[in-house]
Parts: sequence; C-alpha cells; structure tokens
Amino acid sequence: MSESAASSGAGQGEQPREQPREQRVTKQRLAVSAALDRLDDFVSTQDLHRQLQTDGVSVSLATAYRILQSMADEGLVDVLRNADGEAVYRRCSVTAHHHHLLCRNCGKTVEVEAPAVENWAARTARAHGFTAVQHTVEIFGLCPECSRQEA
Amino acid sequence: MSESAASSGAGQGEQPREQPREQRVTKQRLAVSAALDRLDDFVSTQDLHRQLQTDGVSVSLATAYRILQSMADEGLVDVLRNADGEAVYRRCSVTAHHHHLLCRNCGKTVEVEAPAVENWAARTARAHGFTAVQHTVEIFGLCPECSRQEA
DNA sequence: TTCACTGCAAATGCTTTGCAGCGCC
DNA sequence: GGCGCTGCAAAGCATTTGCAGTGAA
Repeated sequence: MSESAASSGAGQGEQPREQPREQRVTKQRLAVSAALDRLDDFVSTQDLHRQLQTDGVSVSLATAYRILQSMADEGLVDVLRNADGEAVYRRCSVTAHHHHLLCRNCGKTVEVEAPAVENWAARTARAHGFTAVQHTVEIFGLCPECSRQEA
Repeated sequence: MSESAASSGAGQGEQPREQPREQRVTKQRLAVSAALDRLDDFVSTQDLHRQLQTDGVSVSLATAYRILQSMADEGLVDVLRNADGEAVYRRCSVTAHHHHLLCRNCGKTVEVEAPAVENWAARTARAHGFTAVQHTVEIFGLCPECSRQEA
C-alpha cells in the first residue's frame, strides 16, 4: 500500500503555497468527499461511483474521475494502484501513518506499522543527501484464506 | 518508477507443485525469454513487444501478452504495476534486487539495497499468514542539487 | 454575468478473446 | 497426427476528452 510519509507537504494548515485555480464547491464534489469520509479503505473510481449511485446521489462517472484526480493533485487523497492496475483513492489522514498488506486475490487489507521501514527510508535518503522525503511501501500476496484455496 | 521486491518465492516454501499443461517451446516464447534476459529492468508488455520488433523478431502483441502472463503464472517472471497501471515484468533474479531513491524534481535515481525492508516485509507478511508475497518500495524526495535550488 | 464544473457520449489505449491455421512433440 | 500456440482482428474495460448546458461566486 502506499503510504506517504508526508514529511513534506504534510502541512495541516492551508499554506498560501499556491492556488492554481479556485475550486468551486459543488454538490458532486461534496458527495465524493463525503463518500470518501465514509469509506475507510482504498476505493477505485468505479467503486466510489457505484457507491454514490447506491446512496442515491447522482454523479457521472466522468465527473467522479475528474474530482478524484483533482483531489489527488491537491494532495487531499492518497492514490495508488490495486492489483488490477486500477487507481484507488483514500482520504489522506496524516496522523495515522501506516502501510497496507493486501491480498491480491480478495482485496482484503491489513494495516501494519513499519517503524523499521520509516527509519530506513529516512536514513537512506539522508545518506544520499535527499530532502523532503516521502516513501511508498506496499506488500501484497495471498491472505490466509486465499492461500488455502489456491493450494 | 516502481520498484518491487519480488521477494515472492522467498521462504514460504512454495514448491513447483503443479504443471497443469506442457509448455511448448516455440520461437516466440524463446524470443520473449531472450528479450527478458537482455533487459535488466521491468518492462511492460508493450515495451517488450516493441523491443522484439526492433530486434527483427516477429511476435504478435497478443502473443506477447499471453506468453508473459503464462510466464508470470509459472513464476518465471516477477510482475507488478508501474505508475500508469500497466503490468510490467522482469526476469526473476533474486540477486539483483534493489529499490530506487528518486528525485521528484529532476528524476535522478539512486539504486539502494534494502535488506532490512526485505526482511521486514517477509516477516510481516508471514506474521499475518500471507503467502506469495511481493512488495513495492519507493522513496522520493529532492536530490542534493535540487534541494539546494529550492532552498 | 462569468467561467469552472457537469453530464453525455465518443474516443483512447492497454489487455483479452474468438477462431482458424500452423507447427512442436 | 493431435492439440497447444500463433496471428489477426474484434471485443472488453477503465479512463480521458470534446462540447454545450448549468450553476457557484
């Protein structure tokens, strides 16, 4: 799973960094945002769109794609790819830094902490003179259940 | 730039317990295999197909997909997804495993070894009962030069 | 009123699949 | 010779994009 140790843009407050364009607050954007809040795990755009339809909210698929992309650009959500290569998003929660162990068969995810990796990443980067470091770590395999089935 | 540690087969004691069907040795399969040997890094099917054409070997795109998939199924190559969500393959070579530290500004990359991470990933996965594990680790930040410029 | 945001549908581009002929075993 | 492997072209899918109408500021 990708977890960004946002040691960089992690800023909580709105930094007057840049505001390329005014983001208008539309009901579609709010709906997507709300849905992301409700969901804890990573979801694909298709999933989120389906979810919205189930909820009775009407947001076109194309718009869902556009909104999630722009949110990712703004750093409001984390993006990564699932085993099928689909982009999946999750609300950014800087506080709970952890990585995911995910099953490539059933999609089940397990949250794991990786202090060792955090340290290693920071140390390695520093050793090479890199700054503003972020890292991504994902582990995927077959969960116990799926392992049993495949065997 | 995704780098994965196909630590997959590693310890889990996965035995080549199956040979569902006889794999015939065809010139296409040999060509793909040879191309993979020549390439050190991960390549997408499209890349590999293009490479083969350049080499004057004629293998249809569909066949390239089929061969790479079957090789992946047999565990002969490592598979993962690049940033665009495309499947990328690499000949399994436990020896040359490493990760990348890359500059998000100039794109410069540094290869780094991460035995600590390999171990952690394997251990964590095992602790949760996962098998056939792979992992992806990326560290990105600003290289020394770019750090200076941004400062 | 203005112009970013939406929805719809067509367009992309990667990947898969149906089918008939070919060639490895 | 049988049957898996190929090539070709036609799908299949997730994602993107053009365009005109809509609504937030």
